[in-house]
Amino acid sequence: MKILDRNFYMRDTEVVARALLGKLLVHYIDDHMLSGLIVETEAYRADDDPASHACRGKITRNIPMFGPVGYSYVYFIYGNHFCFNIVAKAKNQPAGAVLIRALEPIKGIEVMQKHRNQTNLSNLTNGPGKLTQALNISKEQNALDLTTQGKLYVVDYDTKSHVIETSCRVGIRVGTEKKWRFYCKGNVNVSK
DNA sequence: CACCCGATTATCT
DNA sequence: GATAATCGGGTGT
Repeated sequence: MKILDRNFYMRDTEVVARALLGKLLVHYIDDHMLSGLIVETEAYRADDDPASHACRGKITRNIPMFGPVGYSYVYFIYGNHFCFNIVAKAKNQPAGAVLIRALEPIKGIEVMQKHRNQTNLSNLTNGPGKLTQALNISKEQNALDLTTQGKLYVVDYDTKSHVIETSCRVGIRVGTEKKWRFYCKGNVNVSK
């Protein structure tokens, strides 16, 4: 299994969002490996995307979106939850990131159940706020390089093939017409 | 199952 | 003062 390199993320954001489906997100907590298959993503671009945090330029929060690809972008939302993104954009783009919206739990399931206070496997990582809670990802994991062998990275994980479905992004008020949400058809961990 | 709403804080108007 | 890339618990059908 190979860690995804910088070049993987250096393509149009929506292309990377699609390509991340079926890859494995890994986070080590106290020697426990927590991992999940990425089964749902959304692309957020730069000033051409009104729904993106980057659409009105650089501010303190979104600095990672304007930085090098392959880094994490974690932000706090609704006063309750963290959302985990991976910076991805073509070379000529100023900003962009892929929101990881759902995982299929693979390793460290008991630890994830503890973090979530929830035993139902299909309710562990089936949403952007749920998966960060399950993998214990918060502000401390913001702006980390995911292309090196640290505690947080993404690896190629060639298992069963999947059919990719496309739809409009959810939970936004503007830019709703762009079909930049991607998910593995039929997977029970895809958010509703 | 469907809707409705409160939590709780960074950011925007 | 309002809103947000969300979630879980409540009520009603």
